[in-house]
Amino acid sequence: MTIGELSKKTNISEYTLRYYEKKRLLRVSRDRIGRRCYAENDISWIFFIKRLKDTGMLLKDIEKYAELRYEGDSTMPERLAMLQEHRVYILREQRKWAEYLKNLDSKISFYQEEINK
Amino acid sequence: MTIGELSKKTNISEYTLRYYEKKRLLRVSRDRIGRRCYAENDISWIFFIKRLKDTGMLLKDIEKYAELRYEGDSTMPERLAMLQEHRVYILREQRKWAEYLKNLDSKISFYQEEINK
DNA sequence: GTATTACTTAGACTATACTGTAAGTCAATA
DNA sequence: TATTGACTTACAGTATAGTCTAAGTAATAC
Repeated sequence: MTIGELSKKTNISEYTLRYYEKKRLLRVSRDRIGRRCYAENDISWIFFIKRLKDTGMLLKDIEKYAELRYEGDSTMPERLAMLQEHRVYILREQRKWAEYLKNLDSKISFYQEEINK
Repeated sequence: MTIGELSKKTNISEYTLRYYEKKRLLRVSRDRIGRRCYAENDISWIFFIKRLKDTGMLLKDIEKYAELRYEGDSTMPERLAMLQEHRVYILREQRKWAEYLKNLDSKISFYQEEINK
């Protein structure tokens, strides 16, 4: 699969795919004339990267995860530990959002009362 | 209150306070020799800005809110509308985090099974 | 055989949100 | 009076995460 095809399938720009490669999130083999060729399972890997990123993991931490992943199955315990740590982060985020929603709702109520006075 | 005092009370650096002022989030009066002097209620305003920022509102949107706020009570309906819109955003974020937690949990389960095989 | 398209690289540019520096002012204190 | 410390300004620098450009190559399409 070429970079253009992968870009369409994942909805991630070619620029970004190359950028991720430079940042070592992605390891890509080349064809005979030096063009990137991606494997099918790179798609799910990229979606996984996307999820980690969207849930606030920094690229440099994703890079660490990627390095372990490319090292093979022996690094599973380490990867598991990283995910468990990230899980704690997500739980904290959830609590944060719940609290802010409560806050915002009381602000909204206040405004509504003020306006209807 | 001087900028140094406000900085300590809000735990926001003087740099940032000046930056917020330049970005029109904050309007500050000056003393006789040109130094910033803040009012007591600037503290709660800053904490509110902090909350909006922490919940993903961009400074340029917070600036819009600030402008309305400094315009006076007549802009309450507009501010309310902004907060209600932001509420929808927060609800969407909450759903996102819940979904990602579910995803992550199944990934974690998978790893745990693999490791214990 | 040339035009088009898809690719390559390095490196410059962008946006957001700060963060820090340099040079100078002012008022209170030793 | 001289120094200290908190303040002022404009502007440069940083980090993160892209986003784009310029110059060039290779394979295919007409």
